[in-house]
Amino acid sequence: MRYAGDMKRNLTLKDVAHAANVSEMTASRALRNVADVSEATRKKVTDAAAELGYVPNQIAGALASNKVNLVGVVIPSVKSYVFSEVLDGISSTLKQSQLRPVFGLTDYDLDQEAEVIRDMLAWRPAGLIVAGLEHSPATRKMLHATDTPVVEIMDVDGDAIDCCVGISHFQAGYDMALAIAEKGHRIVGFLGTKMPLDFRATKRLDGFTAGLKSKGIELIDQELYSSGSTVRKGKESTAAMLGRHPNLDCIYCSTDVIAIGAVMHCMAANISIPDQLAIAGFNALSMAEGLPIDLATTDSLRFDIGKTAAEIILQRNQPSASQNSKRITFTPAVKQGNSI
Amino acid sequence: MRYAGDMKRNLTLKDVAHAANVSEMTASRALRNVADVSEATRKKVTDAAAELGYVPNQIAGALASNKVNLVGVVIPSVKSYVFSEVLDGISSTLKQSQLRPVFGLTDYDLDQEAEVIRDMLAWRPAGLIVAGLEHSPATRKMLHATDTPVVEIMDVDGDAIDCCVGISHFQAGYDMALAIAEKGHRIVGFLGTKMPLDFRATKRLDGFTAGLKSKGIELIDQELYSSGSTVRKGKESTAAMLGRHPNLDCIYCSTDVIAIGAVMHCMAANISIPDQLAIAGFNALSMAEGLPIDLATTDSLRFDIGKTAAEIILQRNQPSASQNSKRITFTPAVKQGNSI
DNA sequence: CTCATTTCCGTTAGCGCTAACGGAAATGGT
DNA sequence: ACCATTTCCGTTAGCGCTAACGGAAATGAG
Repeated sequence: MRYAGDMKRNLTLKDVAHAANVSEMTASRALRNVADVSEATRKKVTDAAAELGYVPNQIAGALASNKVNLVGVVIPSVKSYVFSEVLDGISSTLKQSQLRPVFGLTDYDLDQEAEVIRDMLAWRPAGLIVAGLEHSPATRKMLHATDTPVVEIMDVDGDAIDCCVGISHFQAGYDMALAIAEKGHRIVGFLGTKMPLDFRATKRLDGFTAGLKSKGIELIDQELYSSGSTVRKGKESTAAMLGRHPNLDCIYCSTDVIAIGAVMHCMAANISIPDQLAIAGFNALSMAEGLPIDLATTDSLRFDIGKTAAEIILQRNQPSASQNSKRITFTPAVKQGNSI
Repeated sequence: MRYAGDMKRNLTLKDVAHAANVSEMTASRALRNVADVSEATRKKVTDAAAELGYVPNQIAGALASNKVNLVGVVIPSVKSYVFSEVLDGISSTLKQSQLRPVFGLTDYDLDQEAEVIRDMLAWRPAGLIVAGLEHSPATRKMLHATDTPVVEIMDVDGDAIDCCVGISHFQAGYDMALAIAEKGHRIVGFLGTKMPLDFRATKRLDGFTAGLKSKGIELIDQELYSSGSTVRKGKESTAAMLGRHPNLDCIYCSTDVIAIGAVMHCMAANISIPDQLAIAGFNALSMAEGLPIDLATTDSLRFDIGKTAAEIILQRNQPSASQNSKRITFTPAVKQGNSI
């Protein structure tokens, strides 16, 4: 004895067509809201589908029509507090359309990235949004070979496969160095994630040291940890760095999360900001907004980047659209705050 | 004149088979690593595929084999800092398998949830992981009708469609109330997101008031905001509530993000924690770990929940597996900290 | 009322892949 | 050397849906 629920399995368009007493094709048209169906029969069909609890099979539909309504989004991590706003920008932009984002994680690992992208391309998505410009040769080859629109986001310092939307992290680091030098700080350290994992942090550091050098300042210390960025890590690393260099007067952190930890250390150790120690971060995370001090940082414009990337995918999916590669560079401004 | 890149378009298994001088079926077997192919021909095929840059078409494969390697994950938001660890648990667990998570966002909106779930079911995924037990009637019907395994996560206070993994938010609120009462606090307020949007926050509040009542304490004030939870919001709301009730001696926050804001207000206003004001949060977010005080909170065990949900999907996808619905309740302990 | 349009619906032929089966060649035991 | 296995590969027939075309009925112009 089978349950009624079991009988509903493998419901197919044919069942709906049969129930509505029309052909499969008419049922298909009715359910997809395409033309050439009278209102009467359309209602017959949709009623029958609702009655049966029919769920269209996108797999078959996609195969037959050669159209997929998915947009692949490949990001390193969801734990860094950085990508949530990017996803938000993408998600809210695509919402108006038929396109649906699907996310994949790489854990800052280029091999995992290659796997995720291979898997996504196997579904022939309507577009692909990938964080970063650095990829393995295999990934690069896949992305060059595919005909789905590819948008690389976050970063513009490098060569893009197709389209690219982001900011210059080198410039962001450089500009913050100038702002810090301007304020008179001279004994400066850097705190951030270990370089191989995060190319953009590296670029910020490079830009930062270049900026300092242009003002005759050398970076006195840098601490690179391999774990993820946490407030606790920032607090501990700040303590450690101050232990090595008691005369340190400024720390540039690769992300606000770390900078908040630095602030926490200063509060615990009664170090006044910015008089005794200046602190600067990056990203303009909302979690820094309630701090006792107004943290110096750079808004990485993550929502805008996600939004713009999604718009490019949408535009590329319009039949008439030009297929030209775009390169969109946002220029973030340093937010001085009062912590430097 | 077409570019070489254009020539590679629409590469099909037939092309690979032709290049390797075997039948389509043999090529298919070779690429999928199934038996009945000699090592020699397998190499011929994989070499040819690599040479051509062939990417299998999962759509056709899924249709033919009636197998999809995707697991749908439906969550309200990525901005709340809450779901990142759930996704992490899911992602890292599925990594060992062939299954790949795809994420969809609902913005705490049941209609959007219905849409997202409908879209996902249309792809006939190997499993579906949905946050929460509250759904629209339409969603409920779809989830009941489908034969893909469904795991509802985060919450166990209610009826599950199929499987369910989470904690009791009512109990969490209740337990925190007891811990707070135990410490001697009597004039207690609640700070949290507006109820219709977040059912679990509501349940925590219900449990909290019930717990207080069992100790003869009435909630003196509650502030519910409709926006997302931010540190700034917590800071401002704490100030506002203290303005209304200067004699308040404890605030329970619906999430640590808000609690951190409360702590920030106290630091700015020179209010000592917990002597003048006790503060408790929820979730045990890592961003609270560097605070000057050790925040009282409840670990919502998000990673474990994600991991367990993924394991259920994996187990359900083994041919021999029992299809019994599971209900797994984690019991989080109150972390007292030193803020209450 | 006639013929050209328009409106509506059905038929045919795949999309690219794989399950299932069958058959030829290679292998092995005696 | 003979036959039973085993190993390997190809053929056939779809999976569930939709593009493209074609044709019948309804409509309208004159």
